[in-house]
Amino acid sequence: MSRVFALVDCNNFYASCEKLFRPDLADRPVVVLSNNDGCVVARSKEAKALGIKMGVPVFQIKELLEKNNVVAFSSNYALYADMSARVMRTLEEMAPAVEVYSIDEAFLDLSGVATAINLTDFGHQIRQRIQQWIGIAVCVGIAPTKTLAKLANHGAKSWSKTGGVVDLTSKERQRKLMALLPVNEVWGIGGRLTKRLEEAGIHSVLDLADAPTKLIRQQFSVVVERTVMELNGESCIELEDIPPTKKEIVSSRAFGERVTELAVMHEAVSEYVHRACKKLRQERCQAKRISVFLRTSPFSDHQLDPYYSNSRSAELSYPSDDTRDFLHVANKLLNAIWKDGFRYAKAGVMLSDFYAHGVCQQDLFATSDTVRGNSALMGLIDQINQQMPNSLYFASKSAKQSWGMKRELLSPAFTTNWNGLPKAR
DNA sequence: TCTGGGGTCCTAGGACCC
DNA sequence: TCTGGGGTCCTAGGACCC
Repeated sequence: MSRVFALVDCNNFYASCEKLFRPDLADRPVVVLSNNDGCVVARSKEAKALGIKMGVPVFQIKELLEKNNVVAFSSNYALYADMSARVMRTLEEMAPAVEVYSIDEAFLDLSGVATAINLTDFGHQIRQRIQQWIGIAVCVGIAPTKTLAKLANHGAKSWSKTGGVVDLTSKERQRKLMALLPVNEVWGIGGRLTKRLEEAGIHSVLDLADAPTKLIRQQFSVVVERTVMELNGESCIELEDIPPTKKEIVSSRAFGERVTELAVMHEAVSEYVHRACKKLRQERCQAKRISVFLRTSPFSDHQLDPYYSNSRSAELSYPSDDTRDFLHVANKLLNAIWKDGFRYAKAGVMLSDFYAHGVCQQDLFATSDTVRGNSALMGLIDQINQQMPNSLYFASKSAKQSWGMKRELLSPAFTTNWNGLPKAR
């Protein structure tokens, strides 16, 4: 049976979520900012029309924002995650298999559906239902491979006359669209590869599709070779409807203010250890390796503000999910890489080398307590913090955080907190 | 003055072993 | 004087994604 994938992608997702609860902003340009209100991470269509680019630092476009009355929001992940869950639930009701690919995108497996219903019609049904039930606009791309479905979605987004749905099951339509698009629009082809491909005379997506796979494998990699096969309608990347277990967990933040003192850095790193370990327990995993990293700003003038970046990792003698085990090691790692005299902009912690509970080979001298960790205690702490956020923490983490992030333009938690419920007037 | 956060996969090269 | 070769495992770094 030939495969059919759909990619459903929400339009301007974060900006759409903000607008949904602020009907007064319907036609206004809206942007959503990254943590620390640092750069633009989402733009409404009015903001895109002003030429505001994805990822630009806010301070560079301050005047443009003011002149055009652009409304800016700090990112409100609680809101976006909740809206995302509603969209995904709706998709799961409509399609036999769904892979949640990111907060605003999902792949659907429509392989069985194609015989029963016209695919373009089905795409429009999806759009209508999500618009009506949740209030978010989506576009739908349909094709025999995930890479082509991505491209079809890009087409649906770019040309309004498609009505937001592009079915690319026919070879002719595939080639027609590929001839129109530059190679950097392909899923998996980023900036570096685009440059190298162009040097090799490959400019359009069609150029890439028609390139000999042997040559591509030689000069680039198996990854690019797979992409070429997918562009030719040969499905190599399967739908992952069951999320694979994580292989690493990262917790890191850029600081609201530069950090120059070791004691303050210890506070921050402790906080990241807490967060990472909490995620680890939610994954029902144990980890053996932890690494700590820090860096100054890569953007500043290094004559005035010298650059320094370092990381170091270590292994516990047994896998654990107990915050205290990792705090102890993280403190030592931080001391080893810390250097006085720098203005640190960011730090973080990474957990890796995961084991399911009880799987790891125990060493001969492990006592039952070290092996068990103290998961009952950690579970209790997670539970209490769930009900009363941040009410319990270890002494290494301070309650007052001068290095914490800036979120000055935050919208209310409209859907996840009673105090944030929108008021009808 | 001010530039996000969290992931995955692949590959090259070093360490180690026989 | 002359100092191997091949396999595996691990890690760091580079590339990509949203």
